[in-house]
Amino acid sequence: MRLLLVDATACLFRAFHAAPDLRADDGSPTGAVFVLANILAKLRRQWPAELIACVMDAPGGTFRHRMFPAYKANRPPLDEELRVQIAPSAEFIRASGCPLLVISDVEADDVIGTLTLRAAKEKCEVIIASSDKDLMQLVGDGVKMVDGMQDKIYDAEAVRKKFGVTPAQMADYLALVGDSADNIPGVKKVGAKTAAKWLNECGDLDSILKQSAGIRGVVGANLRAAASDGTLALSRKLVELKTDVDAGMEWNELTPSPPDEAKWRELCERYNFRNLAGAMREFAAQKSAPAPKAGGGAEIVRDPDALRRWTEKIRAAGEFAFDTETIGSPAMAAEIVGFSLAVENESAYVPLAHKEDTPQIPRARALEMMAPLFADSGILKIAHNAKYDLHILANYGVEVAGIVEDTKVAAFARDPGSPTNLPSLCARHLGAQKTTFKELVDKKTAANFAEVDIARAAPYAASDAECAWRLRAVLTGAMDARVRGVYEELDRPLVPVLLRMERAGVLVDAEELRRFAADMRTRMAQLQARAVEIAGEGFNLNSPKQLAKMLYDRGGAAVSKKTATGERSTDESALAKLADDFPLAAVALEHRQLAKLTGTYAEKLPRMILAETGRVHTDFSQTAAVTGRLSSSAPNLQNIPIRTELGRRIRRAFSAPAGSALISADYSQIELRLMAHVSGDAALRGAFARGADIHRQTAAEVFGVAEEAVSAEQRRAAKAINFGLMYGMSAFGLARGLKISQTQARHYMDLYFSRYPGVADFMSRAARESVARGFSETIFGRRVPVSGKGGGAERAAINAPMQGGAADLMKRAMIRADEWLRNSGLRTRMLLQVHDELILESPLEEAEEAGERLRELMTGAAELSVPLAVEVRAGGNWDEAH
DNA sequence: TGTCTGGCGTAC
DNA sequence: GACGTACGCCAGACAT
Repeated sequence: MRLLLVDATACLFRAFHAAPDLRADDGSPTGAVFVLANILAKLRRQWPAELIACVMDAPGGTFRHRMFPAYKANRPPLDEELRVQIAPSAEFIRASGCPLLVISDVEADDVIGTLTLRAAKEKCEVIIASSDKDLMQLVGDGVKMVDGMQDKIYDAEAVRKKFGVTPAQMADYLALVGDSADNIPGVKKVGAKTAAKWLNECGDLDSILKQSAGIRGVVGANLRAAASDGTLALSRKLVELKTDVDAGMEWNELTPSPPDEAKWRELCERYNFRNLAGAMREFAAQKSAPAPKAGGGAEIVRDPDALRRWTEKIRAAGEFAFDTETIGSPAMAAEIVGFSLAVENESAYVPLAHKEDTPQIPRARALEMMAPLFADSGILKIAHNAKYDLHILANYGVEVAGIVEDTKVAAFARDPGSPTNLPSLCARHLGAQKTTFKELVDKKTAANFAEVDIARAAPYAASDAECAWRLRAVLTGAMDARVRGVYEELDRPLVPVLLRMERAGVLVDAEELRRFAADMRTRMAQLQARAVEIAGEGFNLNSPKQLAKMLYDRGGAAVSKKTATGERSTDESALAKLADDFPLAAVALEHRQLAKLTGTYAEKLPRMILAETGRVHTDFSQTAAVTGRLSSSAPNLQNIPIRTELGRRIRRAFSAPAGSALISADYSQIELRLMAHVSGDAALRGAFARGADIHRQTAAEVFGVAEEAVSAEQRRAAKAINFGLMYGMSAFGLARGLKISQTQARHYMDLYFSRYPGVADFMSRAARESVARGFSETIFGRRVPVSGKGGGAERAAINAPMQGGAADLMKRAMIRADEWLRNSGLRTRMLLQVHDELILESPLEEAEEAGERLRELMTGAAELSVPLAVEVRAGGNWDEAH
């Protein structure tokens, strides 16, 4: 039996501050109501419960105000925009079928306290949804608290971790610390640290008071004063929950009813909500059985016969979830220690190489038994972050065919702004709390997974596979049709493509980079010595703080710019301004560039070469950039220098092996073309249709001259405008970029928008609509969250359709290119993607054909209202090819 | 010794 | 405050 208690007042308050600016037709605000309704739907999905109560504060004062007239006196009056949303919220709660309790003279906290105690007596599990820390005192056996917004689950241990005291000590803790928002006085100068320390030493408030004579210093005096004048006793009484509230309700009245669909629709209509129908369907579909703890009943598979039973079970089911446990890194060099399997509600862990003297199936034998299942395209595989597990299997020659559902990638397609790690998704969608990897493997207990006892490893590992299984149903089950398209047609099929690219790796000339690094180190040493000479004392040129001291304090340079925290900036633009007058600034500038190139690239890349392949293998992530772009790490191969000559020496080290060439294929002006497409602006579309130099064309339009008459300066300005457009640039930004006055920049922008009115329209529309509904959408249907309201949110909303749309387009091209390469019999391989560029490695005799075919494939990736153009080049290294 | 934050700089 | 999306280096503060 489970009771779900929702502190609707606290949730509404939180919802209000996170809500998009939604309005009913009469202009009244409704964003918080919308968010609250969604929180409620989510809570009920996460915590299926037989009993539910939503509790709201009643209007008017409470017994606490009688006890202490100044109670909550510091609170600013309730925001009118929030106040008018209370009644509609109550209507939605009632329509959803949740019992709603509003009891006067007490707070929602007291009602929740009363019901919690009652439930605990009857051995009923309680989930409290609130963000109010006062309620932490209720947490304990069978009582958990969740934060509706943050997806954090608090049990007794979590409370201890956060506050340093047990839930039973929370009331004493709150009394000592006080609360300025509620105007609870507490003890002066006693904060979280001191209160926790005292309570840990003494146990409770009474014992602290008994020993208060021995507490020295101002805090001791403050404590004794608060004890003798009664403020401490008052504080304690105010924070204590009243647990004998007459709720006027029988236990069985807390059973949720089916939602009142007609009422719900009417409310959605009245408040202009279009996307709440799904939430209601969830209410209707509530199942009441709480989920069993994941991994708890996992079988430990120790012999081939037991594994055989599992392979048969999987064949019968036609699908299974799996997860590998490994030691070592990176993925391509990691070794498998065991793997887990899940089908329906059953799970198993198969230990292979734990350092333990108990029976384990030999690694080769177990993988041999599993290989036919992985190779069978008729069997669906499910994994969380599948690319990693596919690497591990590939390390042992196990190939995987058919569809691999990836719960990380699916979660990202649905909600790119939220965490996609397994524990977060479990908490959020399954209401299950998982042991973290760190709790299992940490210095004290086990150095790596192979040293973890199989008995402890099994439930953990199996729960990963089990969660992946269950998440797959939740995540892919109720997917919006457009989002499903993005997941099934782009993100999911891209996983094996990225796997192959990562495994191919890229050849990097380590010797060349080492020579370069050595030269740079010599030069850097000279610069460092020169800097010390100028400054007249030793200091570290690498330290912005020390450099600022030498430059501004000792050197007397004028400060042109401050950092985010108010420090005097020493960034490139600040140093450049000083370089002519202050030799130290010039020295620092050069040193910076060399330090960057050396530390980040020239010395790093050779160390990243994998011994087994002699090549560098990056890790592409599909779930890191909210816009749907890929990211690259360990090492990041998407930010290899190109701008400066010195930087290009790094790029030159990326080479093709003898007999092959690198092919680089670049989408030309992809984001600007997408801007032309989505905005429908006739002039911009026309410019691309003519195939002209787009910046020259823009300059001609903006400055009203013939194309041939455009000056270099005019073209540069137009290029900066085109570039800034996609980022929702301001006149300030353009002025800074072009080093012109803000007035002049404003003038250019006005001219631009008068020549391209469709673009201006699109930008204001995209900003307004996306901010209102909370997300932008790409032409492929990918949703990109837009959070908050300010200018930053608007700019992100403008940028997302272009950046995200370009990412979608490139993904489609990559999937098709991979398919073509695998079917063509060519030995050409795709190695890297840098947002609008693909890098292939191709045997010389194939290179020309491959490049041409690649161009066709990329230009044909989508039918837009403007043509797509791709520049293809080949060369012995990346610099030549680009 | 490890972890986190700030400042900075590379890419598209 | 002012131009979007990333990753990662080094210094320095702080906890262990």
